[in-house]
Amino acid sequence: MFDSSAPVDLPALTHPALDGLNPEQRAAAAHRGVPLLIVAGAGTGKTKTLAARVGHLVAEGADPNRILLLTFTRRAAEEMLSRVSNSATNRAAARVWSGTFHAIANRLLRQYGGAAALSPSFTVLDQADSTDLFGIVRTAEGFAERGKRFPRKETISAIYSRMVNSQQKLGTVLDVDYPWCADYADDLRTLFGAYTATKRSQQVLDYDDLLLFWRGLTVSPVGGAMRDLFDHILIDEYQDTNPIQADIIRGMTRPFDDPCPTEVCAVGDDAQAIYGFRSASVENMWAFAEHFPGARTITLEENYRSTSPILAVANAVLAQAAGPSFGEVTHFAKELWSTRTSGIRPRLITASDETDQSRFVAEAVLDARERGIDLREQAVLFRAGHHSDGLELELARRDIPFVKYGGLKYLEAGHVKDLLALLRVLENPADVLAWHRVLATLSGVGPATLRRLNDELGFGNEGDAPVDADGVPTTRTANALDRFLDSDLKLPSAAAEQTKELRNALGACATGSLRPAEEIDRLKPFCQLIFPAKYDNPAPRLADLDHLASTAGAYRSRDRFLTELTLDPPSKTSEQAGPPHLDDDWLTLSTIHSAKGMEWKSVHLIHAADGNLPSDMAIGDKAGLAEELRLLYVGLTRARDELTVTFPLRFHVHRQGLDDRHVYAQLSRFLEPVRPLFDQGHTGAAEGTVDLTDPIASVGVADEVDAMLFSLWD
DNA sequence: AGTAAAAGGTTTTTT
DNA sequence: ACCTTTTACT
Repeated sequence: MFDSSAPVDLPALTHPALDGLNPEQRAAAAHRGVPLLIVAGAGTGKTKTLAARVGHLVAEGADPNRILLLTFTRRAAEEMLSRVSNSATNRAAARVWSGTFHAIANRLLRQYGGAAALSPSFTVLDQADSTDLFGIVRTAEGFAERGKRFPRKETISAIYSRMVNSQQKLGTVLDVDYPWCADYADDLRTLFGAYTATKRSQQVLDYDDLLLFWRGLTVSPVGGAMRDLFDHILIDEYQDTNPIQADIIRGMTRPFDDPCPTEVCAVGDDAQAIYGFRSASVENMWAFAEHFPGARTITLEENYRSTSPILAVANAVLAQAAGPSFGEVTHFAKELWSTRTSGIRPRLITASDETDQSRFVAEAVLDARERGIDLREQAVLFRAGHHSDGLELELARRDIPFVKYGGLKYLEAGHVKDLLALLRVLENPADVLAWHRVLATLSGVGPATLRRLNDELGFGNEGDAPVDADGVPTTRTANALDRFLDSDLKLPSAAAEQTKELRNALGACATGSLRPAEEIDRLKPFCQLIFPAKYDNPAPRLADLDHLASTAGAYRSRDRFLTELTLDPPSKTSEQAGPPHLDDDWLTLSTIHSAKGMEWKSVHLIHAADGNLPSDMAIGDKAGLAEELRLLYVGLTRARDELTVTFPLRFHVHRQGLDDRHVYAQLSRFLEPVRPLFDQGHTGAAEGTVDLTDPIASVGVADEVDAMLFSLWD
């Protein structure tokens, strides 16, 4: 550890790119030389500072092509760069390499992946694809009749990903996080092996592979070339990076004793670390000075966002972290303060039940609007995606427009995946996963037929797929589309009409003369044919396809469209009433996770009941509880002027339909000690609370990655 | 043998 | 709402 309270010299820096920054922000933006860690509390102008730093670098003559800006979402990168271009350095910002770790990995691997025997045309599996692949592999391996229920494919995928990202042994992950699956350790080992083999033979990478291969390449013969790409690396939300990402940063950095070292600047707030479930590790931030010797730290503590009554609540909540119930929560002591001393006190509202809560929030939202706070300046935040279900109904009833972030996205809906599978088959006829999805939707096609078709299309499992010198799969699988169109395939007679339509549509699209949006239109009749049999509510699902076509309208090439969609999926949930027009006013509904980095004038935090926040799934261990505490902190600090926290005394556990049980709840344990800082009230019937460096051979990287993976489950 | 329909279960948060 | 297993039907 290092001393974060070391005095920081703050030279009187003047430069147009630094206008409007306070002394600490200015020092951070203008700092040169040794690695820099900016500890930036909530609302302390982190985005502004990072943007100013990029602007200042460019203004001082840095080549924007040689700056790498890693952010948590692409939206964050865009916002930052747009702020740069508003200042003196206008256009240069567009040439900065910016994006998420995964998107940058995708870009670098297409260029340097040859050193890992990776074809430049590899495809990326998103979370859902990877889960589907586990499903396919599982049936192929034939796990059944085991007395107990075999874990769901989502669970298998989650176990795998946790194991890889945290770099822990399978046994450890099972013991700690998935004790109810411990009986299946051997079967899981088999599955993981088959899963990896399938990915490799198909030239396909999952999200985790993108990071693993990037890291692998940094220690391969092309590592030096990759380290030479950038003079500056800036990383946002450093507290939410995982160990592999930390390795990547180190691997991409020319050390400080190099004649021309890479300048590293990481920004983060350990009080806002909320992605532990994804194996993010705050320790990256805590160990920054060990990973980057000589590092300097600058702390930003002046909050420009919230009024002090709101900050008082947030600080008091976070202060509980010192108590005995938690593990270590934060290392970097900071106390946010604000000059916005006036302002109304936050409200804490007890609602008698969920319906009451929804009604109250809807009215509070309308009331705020009457006081001049537009809907777009308000947000409703909650722990889990389904916590807004009731409220959504209430809002719809009152014609209050809203957009929901987080929760289930429309890309994850079955019917959208159906259509994307069709596009993927066209784009890459060797994409077995997409073929599976397409063929399985035909009536009369079950597991057995699927297996037969799989072989007949050339995806048989004898030996590895033949590859050419560049590692590209050769003819045998590449012409699966031709084989399908040639109609010498025997398909069930029940699917005769569907098959005919499918052949026509794919044939028309395969000519390559259509744009992505037109292809979607051409494929729609086929969907009309299969949706009624597959889904209970085909009409709205078909309507979604038009929505997708309009999204695709922005793209000229199918390839670009598909890649963008997997690496940077739209975060909005499909909205029933159609997307609001840009000039309309709408309310934001969001999970706290998805609200990270954002702010609103008025924030309504709902379902602040114990069991929901903290989630009763996280109550087991100290680390989990600490993360829930930080999550509440993140939620509270999104508010600028007004904060309303509500919780229902009674809510339904609508896990499974049958018994419509309701459960009595208490206020979140994190808020109970802080009650006096709120103006308290209750709705209708509620009264009080109820008790209750050696270069390795070129193919080595893939082998190395595989060997590492195997070591985790052997 | 193989598919479809019906019954029985289901641990948040997301790049 | 969706997935897995079981049962019934062709």
